[in-house]
Amino acid sequence: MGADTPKLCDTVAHSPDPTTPSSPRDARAARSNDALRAAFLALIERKPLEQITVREIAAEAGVHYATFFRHYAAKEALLDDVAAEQIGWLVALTVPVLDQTDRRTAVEALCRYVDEHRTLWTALLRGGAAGAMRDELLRLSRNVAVERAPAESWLSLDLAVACSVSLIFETLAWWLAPAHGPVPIEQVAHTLDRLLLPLHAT
Amino acid sequence: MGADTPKLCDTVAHSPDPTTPSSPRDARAARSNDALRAAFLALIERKPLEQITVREIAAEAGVHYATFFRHYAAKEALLDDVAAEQIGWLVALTVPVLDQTDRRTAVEALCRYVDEHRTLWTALLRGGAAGAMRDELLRLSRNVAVERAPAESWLSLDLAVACSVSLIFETLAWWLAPAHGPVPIEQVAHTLDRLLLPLHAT
Amino acid sequence: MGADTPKLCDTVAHSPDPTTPSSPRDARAARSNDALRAAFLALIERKPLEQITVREIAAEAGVHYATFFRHYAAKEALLDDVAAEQIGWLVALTVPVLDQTDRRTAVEALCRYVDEHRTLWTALLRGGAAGAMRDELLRLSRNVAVERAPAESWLSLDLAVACSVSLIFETLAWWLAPAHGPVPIEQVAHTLDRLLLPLHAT
Amino acid sequence: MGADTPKLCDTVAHSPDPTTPSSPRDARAARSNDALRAAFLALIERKPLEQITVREIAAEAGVHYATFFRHYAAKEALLDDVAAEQIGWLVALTVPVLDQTDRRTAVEALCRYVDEHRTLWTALLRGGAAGAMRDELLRLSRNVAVERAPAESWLSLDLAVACSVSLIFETLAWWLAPAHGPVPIEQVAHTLDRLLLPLHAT
DNA sequence: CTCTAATCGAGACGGTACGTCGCGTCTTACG
DNA sequence: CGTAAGACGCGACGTACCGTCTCGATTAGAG
Repeated sequence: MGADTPKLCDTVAHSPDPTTPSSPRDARAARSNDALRAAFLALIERKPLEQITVREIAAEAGVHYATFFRHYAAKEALLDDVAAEQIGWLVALTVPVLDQTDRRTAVEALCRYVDEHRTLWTALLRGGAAGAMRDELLRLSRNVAVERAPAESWLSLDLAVACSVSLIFETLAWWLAPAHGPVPIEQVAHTLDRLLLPLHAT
Repeated sequence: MGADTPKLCDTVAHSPDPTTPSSPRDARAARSNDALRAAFLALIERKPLEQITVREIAAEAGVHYATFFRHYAAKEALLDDVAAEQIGWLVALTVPVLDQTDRRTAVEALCRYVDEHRTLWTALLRGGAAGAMRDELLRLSRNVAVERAPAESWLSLDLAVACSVSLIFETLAWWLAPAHGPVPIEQVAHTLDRLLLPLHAT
Repeated sequence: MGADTPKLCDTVAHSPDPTTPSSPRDARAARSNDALRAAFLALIERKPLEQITVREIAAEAGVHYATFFRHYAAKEALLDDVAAEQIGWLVALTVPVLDQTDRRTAVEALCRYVDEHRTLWTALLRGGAAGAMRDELLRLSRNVAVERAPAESWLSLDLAVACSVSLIFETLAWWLAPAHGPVPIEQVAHTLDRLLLPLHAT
Repeated sequence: MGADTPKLCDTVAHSPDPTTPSSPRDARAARSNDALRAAFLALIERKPLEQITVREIAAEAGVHYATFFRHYAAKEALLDDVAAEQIGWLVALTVPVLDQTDRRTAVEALCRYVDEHRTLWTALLRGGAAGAMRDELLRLSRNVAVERAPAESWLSLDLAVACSVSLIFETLAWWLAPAHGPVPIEQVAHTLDRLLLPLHAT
């Protein structure tokens, strides 16, 4: 995802309150919006993001093509809207992982969070938006990482963040794959913790 | 990248000989082909793959639009053609990394290889084709990994391959970034070796 | 203008009284209506009819878009409403011109009438609605002409009406043009009378 | 037709040779162009210009929608292309009418010309493009009139041109109407000559 | 040193998706 | 009831890029 692509919400401290309905004026608007988001999630499980057309989303949502643009400027914006809050949470949970102290606990919290929204995250990480999600995750993590005082490390900060995000991403994506039997959270957390180990060694 | 996307060369044992001239028929054809490849590499350094149009490539190559299709079925095929050989080599060098024995040596060989084709790999890993390259690298590595007797490990093979490829990919991409001063090969190899450590621990 | 285009009022004997308030129910309605008419007149002086959008009219009138449709089915209907009365009068004054007797007097009356509503007629004849006005004038004139006993003439009635209307229309439009200095009514009447001469010769 | 509308060819002395095919490169292009012109003429006989959509023209021509724009920038441009040459001729024949000498001969020539292209002119003058044609005819006539030394007249030049064009237009349109039996050229010429009489009187 | 066939430039074409605009209808809530 | 506010279905708009396709013109490499 290039520099000129619409970005996911820039704030990690995004209001998690369920009071996001800034303007619940018209019931129809809400219905259309819901339909679009549902349609998008349904499609993203089936094909990569760039192969999904706005027309498909609109058709799947039972909504007129032009109506899509009354809600989102592009399908990337819809992805943002769908994923922004979740991503914000995930990044907030991901950052402490970079710290040495209590990494295991942070990792477990992260896994538990993903598990609680398993369906959505399966769509996001294993569907066609995976690439965009990885990029976005990396971008937000980097933002956060530079703000926090980067602990002295044997690794460049940039590389450390990139590797952390990649390992987390790959592990979660693997976890959410239906190919193997269900893996308990504790095991995933353990695995991830172990994978991240060398990143924080002195 | 989905299942219906054109693939890079499917063989790892792809002939690495410099005798790739599949059709050395006409000198004109060879000239056009070279121009197209050069133009593509020039463009991919500047913008993401999906923003590059066939018309742009042709214009940059000083070649007529339709001529492009006399050489490649799509721009992805051109990417394949440009990257296939390199990718084949890289995978061949990447696979032994999965083995326990002599990982450090393998890692160094890998780094040295990339360093010897620094310009090309910079374009491939940091340009607009990065996503496609990562996917392709992963795919080929997986193919190879399942063929080789997978050493018993505390990690799922799938996850191990995914993490290895990701770490290698991120490290190389970071290495090729112009943001920081030149990093000597030995240091990169050391870093990579250390990052890969937990993947092969008992 | 085709057969399926909204028509100006079909009656020439349209009540010319200033008591057009078809629905003097609500004071607000009247205010909206006035605002719409004024806005329309203001716009038609500036650009052709087909380039004026309902949204523009509503905005210019300081009225909500949907409100427009509570008053008029389309912008053509508004044109009708604005022009119908005037057109009715004009046609009523135009018809006697077709007669041989006392044409000069009729022509003068016609000119005087237009002069008395100079601003409005300038908008109607020289603004973007000119084409529609010409068509409508012709249509109504023809209706009237066939009803009146058509005096025997060397000209086909259809052609005579068309030419009369055209000459009147062109002369008035020229008269109302700001390009040349003010022309006295008598001179215009004289010109028009002379132009119409051959239409009524034996 | 406003000031920002595509104009018909500005030259009256437009090359009347049948060698208009400036670039007969591709036979397909010529075929598409012919189909578009024919489709346009077919449609313009049935409905007003502004009700004809580009999509209709393309469909009628059996040509893809986008192909239309490879030939014309808008449907008005197609009208231009269809009518430009004819209009050029007509104006060239119309201008001498403004002269006093030999007006009758000029009028006859004009009528004969229209008669020779009766089908086309019927479409142009009585179809949906009538308004545009009138405007264009007027515009070109005015251009020509100001260039020629305007004979001293009791009429403003502007008004004289407007009235001449209107009378010619209405007469031709009436002549081409199927409502009445065929009228011989001589009679039309005579009528027109007589109608134009007062315009050139001293 | 031809001559024949591959390759090229030029560009029209059908096709699909894009994003915009204006229309007229509708819902909702207010006064 | 009339209004403001605005979402919605509809459908035309004009654009962009795709990949296919005729056309000659040229030019390389085989005879």
